[in-house]
Amino acid sequence: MPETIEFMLLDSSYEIVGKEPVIILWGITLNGERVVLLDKRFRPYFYALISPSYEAKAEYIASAIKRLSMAKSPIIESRVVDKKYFGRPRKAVRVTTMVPETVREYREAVKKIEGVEDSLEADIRFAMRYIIDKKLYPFMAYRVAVEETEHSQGFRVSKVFNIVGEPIPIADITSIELPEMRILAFDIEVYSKKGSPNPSRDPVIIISLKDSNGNEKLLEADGYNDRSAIREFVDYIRNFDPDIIVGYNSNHFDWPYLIKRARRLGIKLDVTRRVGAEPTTSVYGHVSVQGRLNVDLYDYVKEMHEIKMKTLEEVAEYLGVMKKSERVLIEWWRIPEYWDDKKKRTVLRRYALDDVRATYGLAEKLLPFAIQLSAVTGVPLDQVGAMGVGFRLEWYLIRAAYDMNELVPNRVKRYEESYKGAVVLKPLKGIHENVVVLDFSSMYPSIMIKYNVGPDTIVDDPSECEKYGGCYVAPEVGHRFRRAPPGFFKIVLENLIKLRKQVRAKMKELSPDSPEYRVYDERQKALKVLANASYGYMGWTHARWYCRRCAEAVTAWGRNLILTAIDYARKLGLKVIYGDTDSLFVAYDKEKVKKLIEFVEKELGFEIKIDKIYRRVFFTEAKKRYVGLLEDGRIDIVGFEAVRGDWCELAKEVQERVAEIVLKTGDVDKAIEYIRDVIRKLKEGEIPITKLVIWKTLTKRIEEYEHGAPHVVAAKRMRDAGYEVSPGDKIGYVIVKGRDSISNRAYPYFMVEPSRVDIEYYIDHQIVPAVMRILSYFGVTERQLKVVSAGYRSLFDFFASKA
DNA sequence: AACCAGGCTTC
DNA sequence: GACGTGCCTGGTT
Repeated sequence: MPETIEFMLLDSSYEIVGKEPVIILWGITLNGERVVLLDKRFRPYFYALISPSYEAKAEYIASAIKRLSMAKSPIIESRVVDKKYFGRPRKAVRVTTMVPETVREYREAVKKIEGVEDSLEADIRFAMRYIIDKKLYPFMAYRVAVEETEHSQGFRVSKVFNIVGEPIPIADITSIELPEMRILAFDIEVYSKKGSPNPSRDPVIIISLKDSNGNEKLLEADGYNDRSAIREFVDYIRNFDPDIIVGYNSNHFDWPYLIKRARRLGIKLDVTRRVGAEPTTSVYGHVSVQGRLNVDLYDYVKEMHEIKMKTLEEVAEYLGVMKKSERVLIEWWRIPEYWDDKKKRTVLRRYALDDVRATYGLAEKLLPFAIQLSAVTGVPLDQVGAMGVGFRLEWYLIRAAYDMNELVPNRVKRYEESYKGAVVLKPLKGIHENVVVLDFSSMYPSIMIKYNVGPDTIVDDPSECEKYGGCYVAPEVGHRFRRAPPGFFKIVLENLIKLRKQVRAKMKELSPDSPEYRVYDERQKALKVLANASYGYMGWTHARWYCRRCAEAVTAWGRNLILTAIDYARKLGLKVIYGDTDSLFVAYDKEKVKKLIEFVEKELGFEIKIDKIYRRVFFTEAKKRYVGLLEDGRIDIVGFEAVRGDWCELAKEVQERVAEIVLKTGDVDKAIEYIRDVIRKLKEGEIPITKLVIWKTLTKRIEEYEHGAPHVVAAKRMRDAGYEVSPGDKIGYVIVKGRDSISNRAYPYFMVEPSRVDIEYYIDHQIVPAVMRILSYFGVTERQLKVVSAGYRSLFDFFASKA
């Protein structure tokens, strides 16, 4: 019997039943039931674009296409339709068939027919095609006529329905009470004495879990046998039945490891909502757990440029989830030691628990944004994080194109063609006091809108400009864009901005601590991210709407803009310290800065605003590297070794400390003294070898390397010693004493006696370069660091004496 | 000195 | 599973 249900969409997939495709929508009804909705009526299709000169023969071409029909997947329909392509009216044939996989075959055959310029939209995956065409978005609620089926059909949900009507949206995301979702965070610890863990050898010793019901659990291996732990993991998921599973780097570590480990042990990783389906690595490198949304939080952290160190503990600290000082920390290569010693196991347990708590905490911080990103782009939550920014925008554009009756261009192979980018000023080196950082808001999108930039608005023949009421001409490069009518990107961008304004207007009516406010805030951020991706997208060779000249024009206008602003700033008498792309560092003179902002807004027609103020900021001669002291006393390190993972712990620690001493106290002597003390300790063997290990990832097989970089040589040594080494493994090495090249003196850290370590190497190639990056500016020489002698007084005195 | 290749998260 | 890039290092020529 037909009935009507209201549900929130989680995900879509499809299966072939008999010979027919069935769309599967995974959802939660508004009263909290997990359901599957099947649509057996939808069919895959694509378009054959007719060459302009063959438009009169369109019907004939449609029948020719129909004759290609194969029995295994017949062509159900071949119909001439009016579409647009890059803004121009075009005729196309819409070709509908039965089996999604055969679309690819038909695409090739159709392309060969005379009068067919190209096959289009044949590579849009069937499950996505359905939600695009039906205008369905994840985390939105719909009402639809359905019929309940009698059997579960192997779906682990409370009810399975056949869709018989058309889903219609029932409400805006925040105006109704959406069902609550069950969330599970998990993390695994692996026992690996020999470099990177290897699933065919190393057991999973702890699986830590935390769920949205407040349960926390540690599943432990029985000694070195992880069979029961993995089985209990499967049981936990099946019992708790999460809608969302989160982890940290889980798409690239935890899940692949568990999948391989389970296979090795002959255990079925039966954790999905589809009987018989196990988790698999799928598009965009995400791990698909059918019926559940598997989210790797690291995907979102990666994109947060303000966070330099992306380790779980650093990120948790930065986001206020968990303080490093209040949790257990164990260097991961020491995990075996904590497992082998039963007394230390308690500490390891606590570490595993802290990790999963931190992961769950991150989910609370990051999921609201991820959910909005999914809701705005229409891409299911498990994929949207794993895909790059370019793909997210592209799915948004595909939906926009569908609404505008525009055909989606194909992704085509192109050769890389680079173009000139942004302006980066050479910094004024040294310490500057009271510096304001000004940022253009959404500089590139603003340029694209203002000058109507896009692949469909670019004008090749200058004489055509008059047809469009003139053209905007980009400086330096001379590319022309019609003034009117607005193109695809301008329409999409203006719409994104309009939507964002609406969201922000709604926020003004709400209390900042209401849940709705949070939802809107994340939504406006998602809209902003998409707008900001539009320029980079046009310059991306794999983009469907690729337009190199467009990207080139945008950066040319950008350079022009910032250079004009700098010019004006200097005319005002403002000291310009540094500038990069859309940001300007100037000595903070309130009145003059106000005038500069007014000039940019009134005369240039762009928005610029104060981003931050540094009490002190230090530059070397290098671009994109600086250390700043913020007004609240925090130190901002950008670009330096201290924030890179491929330097030894000691070098990073020392550089950070030196930066802090110099900025906070200005006392170079103190910094020198500190370094000398570190060098002394190093020479006297007081520094543990673990602080000297340099970690680098092997990105390909050892044989594929042309030159033996140190980590490659170390990896080779590991392999020779019988350890399995494969791409993706992190190699930890130290340099030992000797006359040979550095590479040839690189050994896996665990194969080296501390006495063999080449202390001189660490002084000359790690500590000294790291600190000299900062101290050479103050006239400090390498020798001063290594030799005991009288130092300077304060560096402020030092400059005073120079002046 | 000029150039190239490789890295930049997770246990 | 990658919008772009820059910048550094170690190694080779």
